[in-house]
Amino acid sequence: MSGAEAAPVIALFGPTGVGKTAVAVELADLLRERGEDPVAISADALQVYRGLETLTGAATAAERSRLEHRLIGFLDPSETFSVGRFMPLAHAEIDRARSDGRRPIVVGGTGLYLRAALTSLSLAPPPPPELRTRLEEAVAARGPASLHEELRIRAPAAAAAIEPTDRTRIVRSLELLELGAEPPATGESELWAEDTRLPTRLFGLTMEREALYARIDARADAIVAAGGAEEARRAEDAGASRTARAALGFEELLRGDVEAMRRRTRQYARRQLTWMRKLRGVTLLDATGRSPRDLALRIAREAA
RNA sequence: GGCGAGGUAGCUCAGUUGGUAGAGCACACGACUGAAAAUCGUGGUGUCGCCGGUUCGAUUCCGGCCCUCGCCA
Repeated sequence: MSGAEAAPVIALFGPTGVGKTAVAVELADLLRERGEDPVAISADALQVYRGLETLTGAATAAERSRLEHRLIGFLDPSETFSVGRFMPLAHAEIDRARSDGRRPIVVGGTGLYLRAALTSLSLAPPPPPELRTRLEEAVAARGPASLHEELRIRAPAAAAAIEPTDRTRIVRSLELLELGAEPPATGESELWAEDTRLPTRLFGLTMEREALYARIDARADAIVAAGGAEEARRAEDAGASRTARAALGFEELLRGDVEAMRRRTRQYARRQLTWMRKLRGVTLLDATGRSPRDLALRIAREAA
């Protein structure tokens, strides 16, 4: 459309604890100084939940007063969420920002959601609840290997791409077969394509491992101090969905195990870094010992 | 001090009828299409408490010592 004149979308990816939000907020100040009107659009699978903002480390009220954040805290924890629900919302937010003459800053944590926000993934049909339940019961009763064998007979290519132990993907593939759709096979992924839906400048924040872990540990303590456990308790009592319960620290804080929360957060951060290394067209910035302002200056300069 | 149990990977432990050892977790790396903060794959990272003896060879057998835990003094 008017892509020729519109400034590129800025995307900011990085592991938990690296300080993405702080950088986004500083970046917003810099962009405003030069006459732009930025909005942050979150690409995060858990910060969508209302009432779990502390636990999930969503932008605080103070941060949000300095930079408007979209797709944060809008969903009741009793609802399940998915990339399929996220993608259209993200695209709509990005498009609306642009048509309003605003600069979208996509800030994320969840690798798959970031890709969904920036590209158009051709997603297969959603899971019908009863079918999903039936397949899950089958895995529980017969074991994943047995269903994997069934998948191998019905769709060899799809089975070859999935480990016989990977319950989640076995269920999903069988589900798609039942729906008459093609389950994903190896090598057909558009996940890692370099092209984006709109012109985009992608930045990835990295940090030396030791420093990152120290920040993650401090972050866990801060979340506990700010009432993260109480948030989990309340959501639990109100009937938290399976996807909401997946939040780092949700189960752990319900049983008072902060160390387990720290550990799981570190493991997640590593997976995010693995994802980031594979991301194409990303400009990596080492945030070790650098202030959010410093990083934001660098990004603002490159994302003109 | 006596008796008993035990010292093996970062942690909890298994094991070797004598041929220098392996599980879970942690950790490192990777995969990833409607659960993705999910799910899964690969990798052992080690003076087998210390010193000596027997032996071709000792983490394993023998002796001594040190440490931990328990019971009794």
